[in-house]
Amino acid sequence: MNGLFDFGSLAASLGRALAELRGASAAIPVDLVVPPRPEHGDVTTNAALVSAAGTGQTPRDLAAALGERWLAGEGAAICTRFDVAGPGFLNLFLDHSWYRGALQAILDAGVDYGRGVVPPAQRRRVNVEFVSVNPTGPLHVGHARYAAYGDALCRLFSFAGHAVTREFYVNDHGTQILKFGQSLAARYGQHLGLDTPVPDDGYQGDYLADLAAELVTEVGERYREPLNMVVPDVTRLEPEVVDEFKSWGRDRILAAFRATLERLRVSFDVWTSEAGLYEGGDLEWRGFRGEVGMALSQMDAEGHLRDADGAVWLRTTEYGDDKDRVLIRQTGMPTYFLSDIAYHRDKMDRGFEHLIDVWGADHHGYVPRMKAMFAALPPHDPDRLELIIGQLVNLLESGATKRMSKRKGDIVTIDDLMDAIGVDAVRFYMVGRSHDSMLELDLDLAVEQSSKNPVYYVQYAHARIASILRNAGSEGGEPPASLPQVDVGPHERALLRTLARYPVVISECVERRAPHRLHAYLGELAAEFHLFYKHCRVLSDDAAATALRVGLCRATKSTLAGGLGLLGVEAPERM
RNA sequence: GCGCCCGUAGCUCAGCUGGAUAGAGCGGGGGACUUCUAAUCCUCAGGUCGCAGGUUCGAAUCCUGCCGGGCGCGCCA
Repeated sequence: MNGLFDFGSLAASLGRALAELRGASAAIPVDLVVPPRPEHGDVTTNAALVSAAGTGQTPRDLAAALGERWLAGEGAAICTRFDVAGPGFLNLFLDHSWYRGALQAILDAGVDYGRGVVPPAQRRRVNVEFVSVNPTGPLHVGHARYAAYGDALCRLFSFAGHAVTREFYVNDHGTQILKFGQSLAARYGQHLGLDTPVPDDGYQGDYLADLAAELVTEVGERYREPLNMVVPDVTRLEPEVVDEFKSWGRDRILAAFRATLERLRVSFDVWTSEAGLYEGGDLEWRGFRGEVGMALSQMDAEGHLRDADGAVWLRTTEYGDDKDRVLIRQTGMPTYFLSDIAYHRDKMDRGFEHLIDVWGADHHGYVPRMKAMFAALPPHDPDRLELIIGQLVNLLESGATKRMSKRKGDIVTIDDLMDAIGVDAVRFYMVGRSHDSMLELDLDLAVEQSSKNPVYYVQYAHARIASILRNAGSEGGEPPASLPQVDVGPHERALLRTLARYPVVISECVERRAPHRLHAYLGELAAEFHLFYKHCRVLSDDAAATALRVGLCRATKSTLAGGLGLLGVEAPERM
């Protein structure tokens, strides 16, 4: 018996046969699909259509030759016959032995089924940075998409064989955090009865008033005097005082982030502070220390910097950007871009072979300068930085687009959404669409239809199987050492074909950075199971049939649980 | 004006590195529980794949140009 029991290895086997026919030294990639119509076989490939050009053979002749060759070789034990159809499709009819072998292989693999699909030579140490929301206000539903997407991507990468580090970049340096600190100071002053309005361009949200109240409880009137001196204009506060508000507020907000993300089942290995990039280190460049000083020194040494208009610029145009970019303003203040350079340099220094940043579409204009920066800095390989741009979430309320503004405090938080429809529904919903498409979230509809969320369809299949296995008693325990040599019926075969695709689905999700494909697959697998359940009695007097079907249940259950787990969704034993 | 993303069923969206008769969920019509979980299943209706050219044996998929929508185009982040 050979090991051609999932679509990946099956396709590879056909690729080897095709390569032999073509006189090629390495296997030719072959695409294998389940045809929509059963008379077109169990699996089908267009390999002959794709590769007939230049052989002097018609696609149909090549398909026939491929079929014969494969059937005489590696396919002998698992394939009964083939058809050549249409312009040159090769339709394969697989034997019962293939189906039993596939089931046994899945049962043997257990929770590891589909693991490690990335070939060892292609595995990388990958850093994935996502969410990275400014610590100036609560996480809202727009952020939930990137949290769910990024987390699913990390789980998939890890499962497939990459070594993944999940990272959150904290923008606690610069203008926005300054406004945040001032706004918090203003709210604090108000709690002490001072006339300190939140600045016009500050953060107006109620959450800051709540934070200020906590701060009063914690420190009492410690900052009354410095505030009293600047009433009513908090922007005139001494920087050292604002820093205290900034850092206290940042820590509170970050704690809230962690709590929300934990509830959403999203975790990070590393939290990097932007402000921290400016601290420490011996190297200094015009007063800049830390990672930033090191980055500046290096760029200067390599001739990438220029002074103009009182500012310091990076020559990004030499690497494809449409204009050079300012790193240090006329005022002497660094730009966000400078921080980002130091940050990404640091990530490379930490030994990652591949960096991924997941950004919202509102930052896509930033991509050219990032790629330029990456080309300018060692190892001068822009391909090692991958910027995944996710489209935004269009929030609808009462049928109209709702614009959220963190500064105005007009937001719907992730916690609000989780309260309303539950964590599983949020996670599943947020990875249900391609990251290239805008995601529409109708709040009223989401709440009203939460019980119809497709996640329950998938979970129900899992719970249903759990129930059957409970009823099976001892037979539901350990999988049998070997399956009975019974014929495999049409619904059982359909379910097995779907199960056999799982490793390929994982592979595609990773290659295309597309967790939504797993979302779609799980829906298909659940549907296939429900159909099987409808037509095939699992527990019966027929011991052989029962053994096969219990095995099928076990395999489906573990695959559903594994797939849901990769999306951060629970697989309940009962519903 | 330039750049990125999108345009597929009434709605929300898959399918896009070219393949056989374009799919799913929701919504609408009609059915199925004395049997392992009906949060299920079956069935019907519903389509100029934005428009127009091009490439080829074959285009929702690739190319060009339009049209429509989203997001950007700071010494903000």
